[in-house]
Amino acid sequence: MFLEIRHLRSLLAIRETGNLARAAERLHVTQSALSHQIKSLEQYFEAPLFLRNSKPLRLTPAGEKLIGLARQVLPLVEGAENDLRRVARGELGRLHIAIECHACFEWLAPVLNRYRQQWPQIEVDIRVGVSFEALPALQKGEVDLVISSDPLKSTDLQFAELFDYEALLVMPADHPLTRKKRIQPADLAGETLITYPVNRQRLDVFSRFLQPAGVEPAAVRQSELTSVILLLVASGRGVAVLPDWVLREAEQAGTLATRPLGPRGMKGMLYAAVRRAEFDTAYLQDFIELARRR
Amino acid sequence: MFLEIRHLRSLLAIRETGNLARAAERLHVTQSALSHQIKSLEQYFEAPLFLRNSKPLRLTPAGEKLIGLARQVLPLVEGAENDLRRVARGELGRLHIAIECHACFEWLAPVLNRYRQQWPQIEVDIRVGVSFEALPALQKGEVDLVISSDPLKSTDLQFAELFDYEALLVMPADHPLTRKKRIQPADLAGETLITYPVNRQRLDVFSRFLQPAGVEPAAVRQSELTSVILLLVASGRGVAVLPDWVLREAEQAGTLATRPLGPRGMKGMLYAAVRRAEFDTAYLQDFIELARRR
DNA sequence: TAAACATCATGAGGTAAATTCATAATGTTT
DNA sequence: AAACATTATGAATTTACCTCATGATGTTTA
Repeated sequence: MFLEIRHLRSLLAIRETGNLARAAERLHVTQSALSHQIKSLEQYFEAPLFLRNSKPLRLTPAGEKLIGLARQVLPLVEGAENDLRRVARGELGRLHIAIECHACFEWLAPVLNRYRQQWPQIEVDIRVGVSFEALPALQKGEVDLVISSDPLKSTDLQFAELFDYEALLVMPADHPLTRKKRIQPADLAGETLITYPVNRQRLDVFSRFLQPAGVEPAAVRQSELTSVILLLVASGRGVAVLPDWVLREAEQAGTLATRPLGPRGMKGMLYAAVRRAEFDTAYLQDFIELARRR
Repeated sequence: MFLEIRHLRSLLAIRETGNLARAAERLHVTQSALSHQIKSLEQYFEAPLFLRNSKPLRLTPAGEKLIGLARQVLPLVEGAENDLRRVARGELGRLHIAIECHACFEWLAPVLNRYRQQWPQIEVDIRVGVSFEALPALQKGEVDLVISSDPLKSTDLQFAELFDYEALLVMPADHPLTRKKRIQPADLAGETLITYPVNRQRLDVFSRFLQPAGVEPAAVRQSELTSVILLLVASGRGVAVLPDWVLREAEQAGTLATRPLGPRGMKGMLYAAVRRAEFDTAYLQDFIELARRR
């Protein structure tokens, strides 16, 4: 291929002004440059593109063919360039969020609703990270932001703190364990534990609380939805471990009680991870800001 | 605008090979050239286009935007280039024919039917030259070939002889003038002359026969269609002057008689005029060949 | 019909841009 | 850590494009 967008622009200008000199003026080049350019096109295609002895300049069928191409292509190119400029200015973009923690959906959904109003041009999507590794996906460009609770050092990823949280045991308000101020691993040995349906390694209650103490609950039951887990707990089918932000409102209803896990509580920090190169874009920073305030 | 088709091709190759070096190989440039090229694009748009630390190379949303553009634009460009090459080779083209002489339609129609079978890729059209000047239209590129009976010297037009013809007086087989071997202008003074509905200057019978002798026919009647003129003549409503090729078959039916005009007959030559730059193209030459043989 | 004008074409020369070459830098795998 | 794979960089070179000056051609005008 030989044809360049520059050629299409020149041809269109010639066609529309009907005059080499005026077309040249419009393109901010000399008439000579245009003449040379057309000549090289005609030599390459071995076909004349316009009729010299007519006023205004007329195109040959071959020239008209290229004009047709120009009319198709130039608007596309211009549109894409404008989009890209907006991408650069952070006005246009994609925010595909991967969440590693199931419960994050509870605070993320309302945050995203507010975010969408501020940034209607940003294509927002959430992927709950069950079947894939979120951080590698971020590096590969499959997603644009990961909500994670364990930051790692990386040259190409940047982690921003969002807020700290505490995982609490939640149980019916009249549960015997409410008599204790803090829960020990052994306390759960006789309980039915309700969890999200993910691998045990990814559940802090196992990896950070029960497994180190070598305790296994009496039974484990799984549910996908946070609201269903809370219902099951309220109706006495078991206990669960959930982050405090989920429980704040649920506790106020009075039917559920919460207690910290272990002597110092099972605390953690949530982070937003993004690719370092994109960290400074306005629409990402704004999401992080909104997420912090929840 | 800055983006060129070359850039789109590079991006697509990078995207499809997932590797700068392989993309460079495919594009027949060095890996360094591609790296520089991408860098300049990224500087221009002030946005990264692909993620360096991923294998295979992945594009950023901005890069994907450009890939989308490339996928739209490159096939269009390639298609147009191929079409143009075919135009240059004369496989593809346009043959809009203007005819100055009304009667030419009679032989042109069957010629074009044959022509269309040989050149299905050529867009064929006929314009009967009543409301416009055919040769200027040819120069302006509005039409591609003109059938004309008077060639003129021109730097940008080329005339090719088609065949000679003779204009004959046609009348009913039992008309009194059939007693004469040749017709003189004065012979028509008492006749109703049937002509095509065009300006008298463009009718040879006036410009070359009656007007030089200062003769005016008893009446003039006009009809658009050759077949209607012949019917009118056959039913005794008048006489007409038509080229021999029209009359060859009509005469054989026996109801019409023809006679030459003037002492040496009113003879002429038909030409095909085309733009000099296009004269040598195969599809035009082939039309001329077919027209000569009729 | 020549002169003035308008317009496109051409060739030489300069400039900027794109490419190559050689090698550094970086990240990945063993 | 060493070997490897891959991209980035800087300098040199080549190429492509543009401008300038002017020629050529066709068209109006006096």
